[in-house]
Amino acid sequence: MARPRTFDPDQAIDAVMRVFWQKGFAETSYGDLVEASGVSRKGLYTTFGNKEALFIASLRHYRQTVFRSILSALNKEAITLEDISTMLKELGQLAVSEAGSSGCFMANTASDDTLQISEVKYQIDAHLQSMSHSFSEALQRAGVKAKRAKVLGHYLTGVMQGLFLLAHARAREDIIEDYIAVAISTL
Amino acid sequence: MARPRTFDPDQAIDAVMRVFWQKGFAETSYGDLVEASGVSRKGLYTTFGNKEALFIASLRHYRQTVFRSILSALNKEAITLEDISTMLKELGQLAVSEAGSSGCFMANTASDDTLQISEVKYQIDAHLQSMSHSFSEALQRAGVKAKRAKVLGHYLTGVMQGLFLLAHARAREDIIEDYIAVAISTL
DNA sequence: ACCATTAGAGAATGATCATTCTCTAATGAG
DNA sequence: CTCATTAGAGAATGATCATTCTCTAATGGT
Repeated sequence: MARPRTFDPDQAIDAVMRVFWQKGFAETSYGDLVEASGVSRKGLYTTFGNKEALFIASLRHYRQTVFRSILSALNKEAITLEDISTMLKELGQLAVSEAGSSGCFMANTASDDTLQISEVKYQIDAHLQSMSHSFSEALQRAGVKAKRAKVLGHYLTGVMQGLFLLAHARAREDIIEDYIAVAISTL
Repeated sequence: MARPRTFDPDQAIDAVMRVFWQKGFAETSYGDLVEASGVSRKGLYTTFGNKEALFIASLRHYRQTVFRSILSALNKEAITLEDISTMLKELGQLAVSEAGSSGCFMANTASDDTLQISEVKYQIDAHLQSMSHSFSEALQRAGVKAKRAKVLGHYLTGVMQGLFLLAHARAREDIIEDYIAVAISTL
């Protein structure tokens, strides 16, 4: 009965997310989002709402797609400590590569002023907890006792934040490599 | 021969730094800086320059005052691994306290868009290197062999970034405490 | 005491931006 | 085929902000 939209909302939010991830909330203009998504201003407003709503939708989308994939290595049923070390080593390699230079969208946001938006704060908290939980579960399946697994899960969650920050800051490779090497030796 | 300024530049830049530290570059307006420092717009412009110049001066000031004081525990001539552990434990406590909620100005800036300003990038690099160096020197004085001290210095530099990020994100206390406890156990 | 010089207060300027509005173009139920 | 409805393109609006400008007020060397 009415003209149908000509864009795919999921594809649009993916494009929007990449801009926010790369440039941050404050440095991104609504015009940037219109341009990057190829969707009209009106289309974005009626489908998602204002800039803040788009940002929150982007955080959700990031967790469900990009970060889920980053942690997918932890999902293996028969996982070993060796597997977890390998995963961290690979993330370290990603961090020093060009592809890692935007860091992690959640980590970037965590040291941002948008934290004052309560929904953003909620997403960050949920993200940290779910990451801790994923590590802890994997460690238990790898044979670590529950209590120790929880502590190590918290530790690895912090290690990831440090890694992402160093990646985003484009820290010297030797710093990042030594950092990951020692972090792994704790396991 | 001319009217003298009625403010102390050092005190002014200290006030300016605190605003940038708390709110970040993009979220801080020049008006905020005028208000916080109590210095006139003209006074800030003629003494320090534009917003970008004020930001860079703030980074420098932070490193020379706040961060120098944070690392001062490493300066002791007869230092032990125990001392270094204690320092990290204390920083962990600071991180979970209200006082730690703005995180570290350098770490906040490292996951920020102002990194694209070359002088900002330079300050961050210099900061990471000098932190690594301070840790490495202290570890050597504590009896760690040079090569291992350098690796651990890089590691602790990354650990600090993770800590500051968790602090700024107001992560749950147990995450931060476990994180620091495990990080220390590596020493 | 005078005046060249610089400070202070805040108005003016010009830019950017989020959000809304207008006008035109499709769509498909009837 | 018609028209109520919603999409798209982009102009209009109103706000915020960095930076500059203007006008007044101190200062201190002469």
